[in-house]
Amino acid sequence: MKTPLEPKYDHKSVESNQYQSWVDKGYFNAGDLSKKPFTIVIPPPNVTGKLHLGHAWDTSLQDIIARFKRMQGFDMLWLPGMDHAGIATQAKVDARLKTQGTNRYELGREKFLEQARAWKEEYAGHIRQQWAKMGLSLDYTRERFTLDEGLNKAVNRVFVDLYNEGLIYQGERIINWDPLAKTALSNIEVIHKEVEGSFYTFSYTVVETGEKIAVSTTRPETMFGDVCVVVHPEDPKYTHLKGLHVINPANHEVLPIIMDDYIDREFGTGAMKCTPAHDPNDFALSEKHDLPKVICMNPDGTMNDKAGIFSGLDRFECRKQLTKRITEEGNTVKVEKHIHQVGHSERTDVIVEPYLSKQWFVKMKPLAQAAIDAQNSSDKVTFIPDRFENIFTQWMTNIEDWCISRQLWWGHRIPVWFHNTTKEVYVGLEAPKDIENWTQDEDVLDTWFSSALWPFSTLGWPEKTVDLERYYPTDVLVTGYDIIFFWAARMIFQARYFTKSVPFKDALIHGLIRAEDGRKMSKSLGNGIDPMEVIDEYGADALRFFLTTNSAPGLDLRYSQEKVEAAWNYINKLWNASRFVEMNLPEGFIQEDLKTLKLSASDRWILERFDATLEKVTAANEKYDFALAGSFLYEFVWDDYCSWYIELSKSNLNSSDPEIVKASRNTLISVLIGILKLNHPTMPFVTEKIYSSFAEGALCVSSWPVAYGLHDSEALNQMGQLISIISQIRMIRTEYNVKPALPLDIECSVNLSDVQKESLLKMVKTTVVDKLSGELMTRSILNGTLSISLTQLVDVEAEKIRLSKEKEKLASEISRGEGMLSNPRFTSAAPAAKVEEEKKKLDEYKRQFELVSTQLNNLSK
RNA sequence: GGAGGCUUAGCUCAGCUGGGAGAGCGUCUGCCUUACAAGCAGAGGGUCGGGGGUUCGAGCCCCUCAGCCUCCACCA
Repeated sequence: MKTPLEPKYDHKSVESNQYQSWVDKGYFNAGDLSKKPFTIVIPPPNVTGKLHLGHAWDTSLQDIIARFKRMQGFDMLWLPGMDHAGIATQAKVDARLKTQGTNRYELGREKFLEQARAWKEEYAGHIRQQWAKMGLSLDYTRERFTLDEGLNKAVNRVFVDLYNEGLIYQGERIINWDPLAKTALSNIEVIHKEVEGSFYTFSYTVVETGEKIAVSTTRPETMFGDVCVVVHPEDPKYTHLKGLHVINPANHEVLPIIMDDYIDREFGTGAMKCTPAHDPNDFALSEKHDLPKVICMNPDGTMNDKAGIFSGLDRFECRKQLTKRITEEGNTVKVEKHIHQVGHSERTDVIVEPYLSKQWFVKMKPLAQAAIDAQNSSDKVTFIPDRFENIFTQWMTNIEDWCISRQLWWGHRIPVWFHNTTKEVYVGLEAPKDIENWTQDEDVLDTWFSSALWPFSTLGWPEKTVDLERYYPTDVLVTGYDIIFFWAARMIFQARYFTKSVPFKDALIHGLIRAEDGRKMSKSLGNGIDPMEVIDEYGADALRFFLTTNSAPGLDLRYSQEKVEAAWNYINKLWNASRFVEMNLPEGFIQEDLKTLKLSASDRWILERFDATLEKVTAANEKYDFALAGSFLYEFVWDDYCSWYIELSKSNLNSSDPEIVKASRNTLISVLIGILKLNHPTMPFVTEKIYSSFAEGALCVSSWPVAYGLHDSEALNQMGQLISIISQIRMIRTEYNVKPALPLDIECSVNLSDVQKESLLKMVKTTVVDKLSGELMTRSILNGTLSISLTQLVDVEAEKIRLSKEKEKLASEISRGEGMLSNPRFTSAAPAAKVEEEKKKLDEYKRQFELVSTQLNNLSK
């Protein structure tokens, strides 16, 4: 059912009611086995809140690819889903429980998980609504959630296999501890921030000799966990202390002095306190020297009973009070300001405590090495832009073991059971038979452990499903550079290990979206932009066009309301052009094959221009360079189609020859439909809407355009000529302030067709005459000249000045050209075509120079 | 301490393998021309961060300096 276009472009009315109909008709569902598959899995958003502009950008890019590939005839699968986001979601649910006056411990694990699942349902609903607003062509029949049963099977399978291969182990190590969330974190969940702290130097008394040595620390509270003082074995300051002891000024305990060349003699005092349970380096030293590991803090960041009277105090309060006491006892040498990097929890932003704890780890070296090696084979992930491959490789090369256990409830439970009496460890896909004798590990896995399996777990792995067979490996992953480490890299090594292939062939990496002030959008700065508000004001089409055509690959994008408005204006232009076409098609108009029609030069010209645009846009899309594709389209639609072709078509549409009218109408609509198709991936709503007023069926499942293939250079020439004349006349009118309404006569050195003459009359009120009289002003056009009688204009003096300037300019062009062409090194080294081009240009400049000179002479007589 | 990115028109940014600098917005001028005044037609505006080099030719390649930004990293 064709519906006429409203007189004004109203994005709200255009975008309402469209999405559900696409979904209901199943246009986005994959499964046409007659076509070649193309697969994208969505980076699953966290079920913690609203989608932000970064999501809007990321998903717009994917939707462009999906819609483009679908129109190109692929069996397009774009698989949607969401991530349970363990620590982030748990924090949100905890916060909600707090407002309800309860907490997770009161509820217990099962009740808490019910709450979390309810939370997930609620937010999943919000997210789907936002996807709908964005117009994303997702196949909801295959939607997945990282905690789905199927995905849980994949997670367990991976854990068990890696464990059996010795690639997962449990160990007591220094990990990053989040004292607020009370869980371990992996290295990349720690954000290092520069913090101004203090560098404390305390005086330690040597027990045997009574002398004092100075030892520095940034974290005095950990002194309750100190087990020794370490110095360099060849440091002359300390060699005599070998085998002696010092008194810890914090708790007055006697500590041995240890020698190790790990110590940097130049740093600080050259003597270091060693706290194995609270520092990874110290831990390594303690292993080497077989020292005890004393934990002096509780999991919540308060001091434990090792801290004596400070027991129960928060670690930072303890630091304050302890240093005060040491100073009172006369054992503080100095306290200096010290700027250093301090780890903060990515989620809770509290300072992370290096903490000795028993956790599960993935042994990374073998997995990482395999992934790196595979990048040298033909079966590799192609990063776009390619510099991101180096970032990936570098990270994989320096990678440490991955701490995967989290002391949370919301997540995949670790498939490990400990025997209640024998303490035997059981790791398996299923719980042990005599379950009453076993206790399952309390912890859950890092969220990214399940996300890492996303491209294949969502398609049914480890089962050999039809979907897995058909749609895996996926074709392209679209994500920001900020999560290459968190996610992309991990998918790559897990896919390598478990599926023996890449998880995706291409990795299209984009940047971050910044606020209008150039800073990162963040809640604390309050400079975030809600995509839904932008959509409300300008529409999803405008937002999508803005997001995908305003940045260079891999670089950040600054939000700009001005540019969203510019995008809206472009859509408005398209809308109005469509209305023009609609108004000029008679009731019951039926499109005919252009090849059978009497096409005018301008018809042929726009078809040629369309072909060129189609080729460029298709190529740019294939390379995922949507900014380039967008600018080609913008130029074609605004300049070629609207400014030139529609204007020129006005005389054809009024022609007395019905064949010309028919050809013009058919060209208008044919090219417009082509334009709608080329724009559809970027702005699906408005193009679908306009299409529906001209054609039956849905644009989103129509086919990508095919070139008209006229190859009519004659039409290009003729139109080039006409455009050049019109432009010159417009310039002359502006220069001499000749009213647009005032008719002009011109003489032209090249023959113009009647149609071209008509167009001149119509567009610039200019008549072509055989012979003008009086003094003439001559301007150069494409392959000739045009002349206007100066008496029609006003200012002869102004024309002399203009001509003199013109002459100077031409002279300098001529000398440039001659200089270049007389240089034998240029003529021999440059490509022949380039040399030829320069020769032609030089000849043309010379011809024009003669013309201008003569004219100037005539005027000066 | 490593690695990467950026520096181009008043502002925000493009510029693909080196072959005479572009867009949007803003500014100025003239137009209500029956698709669009959220528009049309023109105009002005840049020694492409500085310096060196390679080349017949550099915004683009190499070196160097400066400024800004980001990521990675266990110096007490």
